[in-house]
Amino acid sequence: MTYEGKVLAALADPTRRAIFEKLAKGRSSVADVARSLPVSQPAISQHLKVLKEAGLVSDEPLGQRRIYSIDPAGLGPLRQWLDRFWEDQLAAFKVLADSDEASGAGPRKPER
Amino acid sequence: MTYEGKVLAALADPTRRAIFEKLAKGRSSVADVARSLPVSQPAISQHLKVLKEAGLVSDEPLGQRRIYSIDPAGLGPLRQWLDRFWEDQLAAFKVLADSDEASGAGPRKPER
DNA sequence: TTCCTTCATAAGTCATGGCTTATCATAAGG
DNA sequence: CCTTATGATAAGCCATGACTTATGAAGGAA
Repeated sequence: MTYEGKVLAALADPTRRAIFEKLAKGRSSVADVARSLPVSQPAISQHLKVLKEAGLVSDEPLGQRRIYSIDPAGLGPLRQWLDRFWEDQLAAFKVLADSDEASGAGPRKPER
Repeated sequence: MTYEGKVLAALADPTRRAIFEKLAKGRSSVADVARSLPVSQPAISQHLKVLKEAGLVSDEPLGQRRIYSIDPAGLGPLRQWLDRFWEDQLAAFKVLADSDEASGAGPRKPER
């Protein structure tokens, strides 16, 4: 699977996003994460495994605990993938906007 | 569900990403998309529905066909969500890097 | 009208994945 | 040693979702 695919699949789950957001506020142990969410400790471990394989978190042993923290570089692939469309679409949009300017219409999208 | 949640869930599926990427290269009909992918036309329609509800595509009738195109603004929520972590982590990283500089060490996380 | 094409929806199948409880390994403390 | 705390894994349950085929609606073309 592609890098961005792994990252997207990992972040698509709400519980995993909650874990990720908590770790973004500060590194913490598995039990600490489990205490802050309404799921069991094994569920947390499973989610952390997915996040780790996606390159979004890293872990480090500390005594009998294991401290997990965010790997900010893990968001890189997703960001790059996003930027592709961003640039493509902005370029295409600009062409439309320029042609619309001649007709007096502003670059506006119709609301649903 | 949150906006970024919808977008992430929509883009997490490989087939939907393929559809999205194809539409990014140019607007096209449902049958046209179906011809370019190894799934049936109903499957494509179902995926397009999800993408549309996530705000990632828009459609417009053209005779008996329906032309789908990308809505570039749909990526906004995901991008904003991403930027939050990006900034947070870069800021935290910078603080560590600065404090470590005084001690001559490289940008590394403190132990314990 | 009668085709023919395009597309959406309904209904059903099947695999995936998120969760649980149970269990085991490891590390610290008595 | 034994106990406690922590976390990873196994096994099973069950809901979700990605697909299929079948069908119907809607818009040209004959």
